[in-house]
Amino acid sequence: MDDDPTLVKERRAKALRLRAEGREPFPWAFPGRVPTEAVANACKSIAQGEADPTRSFRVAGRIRAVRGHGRSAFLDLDDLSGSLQLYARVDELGENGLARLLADTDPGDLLGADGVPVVTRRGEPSLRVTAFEILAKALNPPPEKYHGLQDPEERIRRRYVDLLASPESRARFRTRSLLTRALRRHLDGLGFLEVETPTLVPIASGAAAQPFTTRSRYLDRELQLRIALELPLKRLLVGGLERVYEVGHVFRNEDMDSTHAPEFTMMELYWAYADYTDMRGLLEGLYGSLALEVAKLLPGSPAAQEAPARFRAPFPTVDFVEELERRSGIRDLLGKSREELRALARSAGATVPEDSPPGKFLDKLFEHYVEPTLDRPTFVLDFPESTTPLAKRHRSRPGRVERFELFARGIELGNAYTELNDPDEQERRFREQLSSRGEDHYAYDSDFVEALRFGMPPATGLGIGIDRMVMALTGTASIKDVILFLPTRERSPG
RNA sequence: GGGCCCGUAGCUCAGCCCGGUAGAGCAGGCGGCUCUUAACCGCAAGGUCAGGGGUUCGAAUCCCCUCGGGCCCGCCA
Repeated sequence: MDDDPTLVKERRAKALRLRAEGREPFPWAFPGRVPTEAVANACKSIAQGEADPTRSFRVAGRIRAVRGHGRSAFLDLDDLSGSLQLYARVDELGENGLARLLADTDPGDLLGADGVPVVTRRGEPSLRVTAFEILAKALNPPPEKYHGLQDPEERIRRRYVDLLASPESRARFRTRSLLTRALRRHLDGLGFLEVETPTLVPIASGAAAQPFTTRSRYLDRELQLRIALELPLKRLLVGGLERVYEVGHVFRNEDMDSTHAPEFTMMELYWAYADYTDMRGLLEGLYGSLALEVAKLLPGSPAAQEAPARFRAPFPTVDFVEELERRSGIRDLLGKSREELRALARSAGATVPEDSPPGKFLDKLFEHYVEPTLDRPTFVLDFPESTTPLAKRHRSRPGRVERFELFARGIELGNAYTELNDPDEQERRFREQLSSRGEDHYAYDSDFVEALRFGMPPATGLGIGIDRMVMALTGTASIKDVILFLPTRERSPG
């Protein structure tokens, strides 16, 4: 092969030698194997320096380190449940067996072993090996055992190497998976129906973002990848499904950074006959239960320590306008002209196109003055109408819409509206969006307006970026550390 | 888009300011060691210094371009 000329060759030669000797380097199965955790548990009732020869265990995993001692050897074996020390001696394996173990295996190989639980004189729970079998020979050497894979680029391009070298990375992605499962369980328990709606759509709408485009040969038309889940789910409310949610990927053809990925996971939920106040209660319950889940999944971690306390309901609320006025010292925000708002936004460091709608400047001011101050989970209520074209106007506060966002640690953890269900109003707002200049707009989805004409029940809707939710609950700084595989540029030559 | 930083052995890093022909640890090879845990001791091996161009007697090192990546700012949800 044209990759590493020495290490890979040596390892491949070992595999071929094993096969020549009648021992398959890539066998088919290893039945009866238990997690290494089971051995560690069995060791809890064994005194230091003692063994329990009445019990025997079969484990399998990846060799992380080998410490040979001539007539004995210690190996560290990793599996998903943790890590276990194997203690191999000539007494059990014979001269030949031990020599073979040391000669045939390398760090990175998958190894199966039978043995009895033993706690070493130094107190390490171990398995004293009576038999072993190579389960898959690793031709490529693993990263350095102590530092692991440090290069952030390599960790993304070859996530499997990051995972196999880093128990922390495995734990983080396992936590993500189980948190998503807990979220589903919570919503299912409230009577919501999980649905799947199309990824390929004629017009990507429901948010303001650049879509990816593709093409159907059969339909002979351009299709786009969805940028939001909102409009199909609301059609389902029209259809009478009443309580629905979807967890799925959305695609936005924009820049990548530590909080934005081109393909990410969104959860959107729609609830008929309820409003955004009901939704606040749902969200408090949801995050409360997810925080308890984190405490179970990452015991001993800083995230587990603080999550349950941070996310204890009720979460405080602030009013968008009052809080912005309080933090910025600006008075009578809603009475300001667009030009005045633009000047204020500019003095706060934002450079927004001059012809932006006034809501754009209010958003920027809020981001600058308020968001960084929202550390513990806080609901921001009743956004100015101009910031939010698609929410229902407030039932009693002129100039406001019924919308809240939930923030914690400066990260947005949820965005909810009392949904607009007046078809004529919806049509008017789509048209206003199309005529606004300079900005991304919501694409006009005429079939959606048509759907609303059949009558959508009053309803509240919620969107949560699952990736950011996992970041906030686990204390992870970059979105790239909670997404398994990301698109990358082509590798540089050499 | 602007600024700063990084790319050296499979992996983790030093060397770069101040130019003299590449260095350590881990992993791998050989030898030793029956309680180690980043095991230890000895010997030998391992390199397109991201790629290209320039300056120079001589470039990993200085200059320019390109590629890939990171952080900050801007833009974007």
